[in-house]
Amino acid sequence: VLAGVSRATVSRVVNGSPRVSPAVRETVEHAVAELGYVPNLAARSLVTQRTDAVACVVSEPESRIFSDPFFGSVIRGVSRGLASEGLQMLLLMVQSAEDYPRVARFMAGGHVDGALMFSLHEGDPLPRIARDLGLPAVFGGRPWTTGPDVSYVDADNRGGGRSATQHLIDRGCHRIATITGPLDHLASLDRLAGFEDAFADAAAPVSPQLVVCGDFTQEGGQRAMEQLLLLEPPVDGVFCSSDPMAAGALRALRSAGRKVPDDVAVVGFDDHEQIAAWTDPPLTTVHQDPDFMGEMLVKLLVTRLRGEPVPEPLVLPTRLVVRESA
Amino acid sequence: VLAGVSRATVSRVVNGSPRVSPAVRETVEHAVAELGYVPNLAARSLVTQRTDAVACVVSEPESRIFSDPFFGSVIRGVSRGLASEGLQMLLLMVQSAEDYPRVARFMAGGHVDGALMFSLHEGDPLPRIARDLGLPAVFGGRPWTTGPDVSYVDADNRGGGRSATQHLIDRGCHRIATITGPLDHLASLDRLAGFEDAFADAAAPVSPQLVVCGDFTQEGGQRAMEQLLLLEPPVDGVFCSSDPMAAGALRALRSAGRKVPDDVAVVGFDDHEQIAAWTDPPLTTVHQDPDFMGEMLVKLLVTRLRGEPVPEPLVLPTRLVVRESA
DNA sequence: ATGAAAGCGCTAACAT
DNA sequence: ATGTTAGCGCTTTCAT
Repeated sequence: VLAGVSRATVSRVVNGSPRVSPAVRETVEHAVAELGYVPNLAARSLVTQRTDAVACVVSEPESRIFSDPFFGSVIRGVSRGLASEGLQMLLLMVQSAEDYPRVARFMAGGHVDGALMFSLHEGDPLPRIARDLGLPAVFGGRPWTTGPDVSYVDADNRGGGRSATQHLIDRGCHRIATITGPLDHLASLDRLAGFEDAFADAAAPVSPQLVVCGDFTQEGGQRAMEQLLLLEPPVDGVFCSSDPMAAGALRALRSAGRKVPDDVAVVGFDDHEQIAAWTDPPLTTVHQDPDFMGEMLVKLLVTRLRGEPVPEPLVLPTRLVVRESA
Repeated sequence: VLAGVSRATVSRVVNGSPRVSPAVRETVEHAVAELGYVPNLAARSLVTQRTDAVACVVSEPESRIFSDPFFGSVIRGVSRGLASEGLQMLLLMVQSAEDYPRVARFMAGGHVDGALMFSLHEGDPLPRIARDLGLPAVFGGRPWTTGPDVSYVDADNRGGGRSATQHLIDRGCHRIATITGPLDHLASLDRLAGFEDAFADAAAPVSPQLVVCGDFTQEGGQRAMEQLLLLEPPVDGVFCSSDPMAAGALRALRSAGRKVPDDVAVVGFDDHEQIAAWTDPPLTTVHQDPDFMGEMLVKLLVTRLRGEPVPEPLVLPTRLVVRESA
């Protein structure tokens, strides 16, 4: 404005419009650098109705966000994806019920162009909020309420649970248990359904006492395994719905003096490098690719941001990686 | 605007001004709920110059953010603190050098009232950016360049390193090594300085080959310990600058058949519940309180936000927790 | 190619 | 107690 030109011209320069002479562009760029001028994005988004930022909402009351490497990987993927689109990622955490209003207000306030939401529990108000706001949203993990216009990316949890259990059956286990994740979590339910599928395939019944509920943490897995160790006749195979829980189970088994996989075979779910390859013995587990999942989430969100037709949900394949624990 | 009143009145109602009659307030609130009206925060902040949001920038190229529980705890503390102040936390991650411009633009764009910055490495441009912008900032961990107007909260890393090492000396270790964190990290340097302090106290020299560099990860700790195991005469005590590294060191020692603490005593740093109490044997380690640190960071930032005089830097105490590994 | 002017949605000072 | 008005900093027609 002070380099002898009008605001409009400055705006054109900053936004790289072609309708400006190289000479003036030069001058303005100099002035901008000189004065340390920075456009006020709030003002810009007020008129453009865009913010070039997207919210990444993790709804995890017990802050598994930082303890479970799964989130880290997904978020890394998201982060990379958004960066390559020139979008800024805003990570919002919902740790307790009181946080919902603030997060809702934030998203309603036009601070972001869209939202990515993870780890929704049953009855989570976030999907409703996004829908009511008309805010483009993509879910990480199939949400509890789906519809024709909801986009999500999920792993094939059911298929993974099935092949894990199948593997235990194939290797000759007769008393197979499972340690599930929290049951208000669809991924947990799907993995459990896969467990049941494998039994159905084998025309065998699932004994209710062989299904115990964990919470995706190592501690939870250890506690659940200790509980299973009380059973008679003894369990000889366990499918754990997450690698951290499998690590906890291995620990419990070691304390109890059981040999893995000879006395008890253990299968996990996730195939985190940080865990699976490091346990003793190395973990047989279901592989998924959270990093890729993050990138796909971004891809879907970007197509929605462009106003293109709502893309089909994506279900990413999982596969069993056999190591030594089963 | 459409409930028979003017925009100004609506604004007053929404912002809870006392100068409005209960009757009208009622009407307006109804209309607001009816239409699902939500104030545009971008417009508001354009005029108020406030956003009620603060950025929480984690500058960690190797995304230790999710693998090291330290960050999780600090961020939980920050999150709680900000929530109680009615501020929204925006977590921004700087994963690679290309991310700086975007993050800088974001902060310059007036999206936040202030910033919290963590885990700054040597030469990190973030402090400069914040200063040039005049954006109130508080650092988690002493930044490389301090001055009269920089606020930070740090743990007493040096004191912790010293008492950890002192403990090893006291228990009779003669060949004491240390596994440091990345050396472009002031916390690593401080802990190392504490290590050296303890030697100075004992009027003993520090042998350069007994100082090996890790990277704060379990893998790094394991590799470093393997390196130390090659030394003659054998090491009988190790101070590890983080709990994950200590866990890696314990693993390496177990593989090598060394007994802890009898053959080699191990001390960590952090005292993460998730690690320290779970290792085998339980870890003797330096306790710090990242959760509290997060809350203090918020406290300092809030006083700066209010325009009050720049508060003194805070150095939080650390203390050795003796368990079984040393 | 550039400037003038309107307007994005809100708040605040002023007027009633 | 409520309405009117100006203006936050930017982008964008529309003139020139």
